[in-house]
Amino acid sequence: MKSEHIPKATIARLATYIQVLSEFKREGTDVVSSERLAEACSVNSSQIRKDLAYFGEFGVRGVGYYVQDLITSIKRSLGIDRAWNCGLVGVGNLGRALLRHREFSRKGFIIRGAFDCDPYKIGEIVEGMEIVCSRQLPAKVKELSLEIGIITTPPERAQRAANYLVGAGIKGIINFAPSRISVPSHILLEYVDFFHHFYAAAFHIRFAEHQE
Amino acid sequence: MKSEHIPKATIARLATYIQVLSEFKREGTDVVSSERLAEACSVNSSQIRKDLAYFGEFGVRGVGYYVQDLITSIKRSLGIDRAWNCGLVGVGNLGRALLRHREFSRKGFIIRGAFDCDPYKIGEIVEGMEIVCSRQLPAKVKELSLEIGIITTPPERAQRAANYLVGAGIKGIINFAPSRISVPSHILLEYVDFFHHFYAAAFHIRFAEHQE
DNA sequence: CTGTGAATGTGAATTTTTTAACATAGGTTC
DNA sequence: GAACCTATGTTAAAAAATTCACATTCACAG
Repeated sequence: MKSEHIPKATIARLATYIQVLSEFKREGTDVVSSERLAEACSVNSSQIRKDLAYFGEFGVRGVGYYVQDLITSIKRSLGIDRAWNCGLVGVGNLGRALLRHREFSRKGFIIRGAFDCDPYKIGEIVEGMEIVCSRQLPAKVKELSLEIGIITTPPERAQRAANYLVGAGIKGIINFAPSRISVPSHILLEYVDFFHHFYAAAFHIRFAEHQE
Repeated sequence: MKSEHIPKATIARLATYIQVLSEFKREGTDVVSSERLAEACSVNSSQIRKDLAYFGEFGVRGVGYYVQDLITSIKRSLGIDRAWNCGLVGVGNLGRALLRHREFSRKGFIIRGAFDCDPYKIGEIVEGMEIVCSRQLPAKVKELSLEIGIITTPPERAQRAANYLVGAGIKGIINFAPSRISVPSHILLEYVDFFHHFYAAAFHIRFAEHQE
């Protein structure tokens, strides 16, 4: 099939597939059917086949999918078959947590630079990385080939951080700050806000109570 | 309108609306039209009106929405007009970061208990909270009226953490661990995985390059 | 107190996403 | 090497979400 526009939901599910497939691999399962994978991911099996069809044909008819091959194929499809250099702007509580989070490098997103505009923080070493002044972003983005910017500033400084990053030639921004920002259309922008999961929880729990 | 089934996407957008409305409020804006709110949130204005219609009528025809009133209404609709007691299981890197994250209590999700099964961690004080053995969950859930469980264990221990929480009578679980878990159908379950935002970034950036 | 303007709330149309159904093709057996 | 079995890839149908379009209703002016 190999289509142009891929739903956001598909990308999110592919992440789940990789997760579950990795578990299968660890368990020693070599081949898996869309049916079995679907069950483990709590989705419909044609959903899986559809999602994969956006990128190509990865299975063997009558057999299923070779677990390792499928992991590799999905990773290649997503563009995570190589490392991505990231820069983090805003070394507060959340920023520090992300800098310490092992999963980043494990998943191929290498945080190579940490930036802040607070003179008390500049020069400090966090996780073996020196905090650098945000004004040095243009130089550092080039020097370290940073492609993705991670914003973990307070909300009121998120836009400025974005401006710095865009000016420095970054390609994409992941905004963890609880505020909307605007960037030129050629810059990829993603908002991370896990509180909506908590809101959903609150809503559904209260709704269930109300039903009783 | 006041409908039964509310799309997950609607909940996520309501979170955005609250965020943007709060900014409007801070700026001193009292009244806002769906058009203006939509622009600030990068969505369609009927989307906003539709989303709100699931819960009731909050606007004034010919005028718009009173910012403060709308914030209050959305919060009440979501069930976040009161505090929710949470317990966190798994005090590793991520767990500690969440315990330190001020935003939780600010948003009304109060982490009242921290649990771990590692004897070296038990008794340690993090952010003024003593880490308690996971086996004490049943007692603590009752004592502290915990309703939401946050799982931040390594993936291989997430299911056991979930079992403890369910056994202790928790109502909902937010799973930050990168693994699928199964719980009885009456327990609300949400997965948090911000890496899919990074995957989406990687994918779109590479796709854009490929286009050139 | 009636007319006007403006923006909501909603039903209908459109688009998108998901699910179902099945023809197709790879592997396996005889 | 032909027949059968199985699970994919894909097309068609169904469901869901989004957007459009407008009738409705409120505030305000004359």
